[in-house]
Amino acid sequence: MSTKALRKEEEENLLRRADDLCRQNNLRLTPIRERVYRELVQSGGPVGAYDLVDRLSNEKKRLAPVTIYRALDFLRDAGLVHRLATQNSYVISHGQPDMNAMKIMFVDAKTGETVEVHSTEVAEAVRKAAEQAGFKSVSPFMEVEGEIAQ
Amino acid sequence: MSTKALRKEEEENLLRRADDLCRQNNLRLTPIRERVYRELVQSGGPVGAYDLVDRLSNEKKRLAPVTIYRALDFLRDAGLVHRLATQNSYVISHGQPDMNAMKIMFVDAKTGETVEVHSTEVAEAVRKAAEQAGFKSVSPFMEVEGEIAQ
DNA sequence: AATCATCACGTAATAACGTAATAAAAAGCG
DNA sequence: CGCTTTTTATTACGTTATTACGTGATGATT
Repeated sequence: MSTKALRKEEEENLLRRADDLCRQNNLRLTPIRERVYRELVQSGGPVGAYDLVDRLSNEKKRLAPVTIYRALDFLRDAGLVHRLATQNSYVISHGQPDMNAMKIMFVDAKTGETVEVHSTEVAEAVRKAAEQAGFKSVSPFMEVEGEIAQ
Repeated sequence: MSTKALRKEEEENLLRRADDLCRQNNLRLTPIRERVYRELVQSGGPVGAYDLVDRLSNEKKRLAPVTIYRALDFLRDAGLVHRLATQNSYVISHGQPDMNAMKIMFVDAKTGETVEVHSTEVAEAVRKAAEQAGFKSVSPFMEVEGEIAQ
């Protein structure tokens, strides 16, 4: 089986999982939202909001930025997509929702390439630090810039 | 001694430390750069770049955004200031440069208030995760959103 | 069915954030 | 001093994100 077919399969898996997750939580994965999610899945990496505007527009119809931002907000709330604040871009979030793990997005400072890793160890250490800081809860997402080992 | 006086003293300490650090590394803490740093110190929290433009401008002279950004770039390179990507804002970085500790900026999701904590434990856990991700080095700064206790 | 509330989306305008290009001034250095 | 490098000023422009307002769809309640 080709890698392309594998990727295609992976794609469908993600879409199906997203669909299930929404169904289970009474969230509406509307056509626009699904198209945005699918585009992010297919891209395989971070994509800017205005890139999404371009990619999901055609000659007949041009989407407005706010339409994309609304879809992204929904997907972020659902935990399906993560915003890379340092890059002004958006990327799908892999992984089953493991409440005890920190989802770390490592971002290559040069290329913007990302790798997602889940770590309960980091989660635990951060929780401890948060307590010191007087924080009672922390986001399960974080973003760390670094240098990829080519 | 009043808390105000204490804060004033703390302010002067930070300024002096910044000055020393620049002197030791042959960096030039020019008037603009110092004014930007001082403004961040006095604010006691994160400030946006355009806020700084306003605060450091007066009737006679209005600074251009690019002036502020350059000063901020300098201060960030010097390790004196940290950019909060999630907030599009900038905040002074406390603390002696401990190479083995991760500098974590906890950001209150509601108010934007920040607390900085250094943790070697988090640093170690993140390094381990980075290795898994195929990253050979990571930034000593990170930003975590959360909810402040109280 | 009629009413009401909520949500999703369209459209337009604009705010907020950041950078490029160019020139002038200031600082370091032989 | 004269030369090079760094820093700053000014203007314009590019990118990212939000606000405001209207409309239609959906769904629950009476």
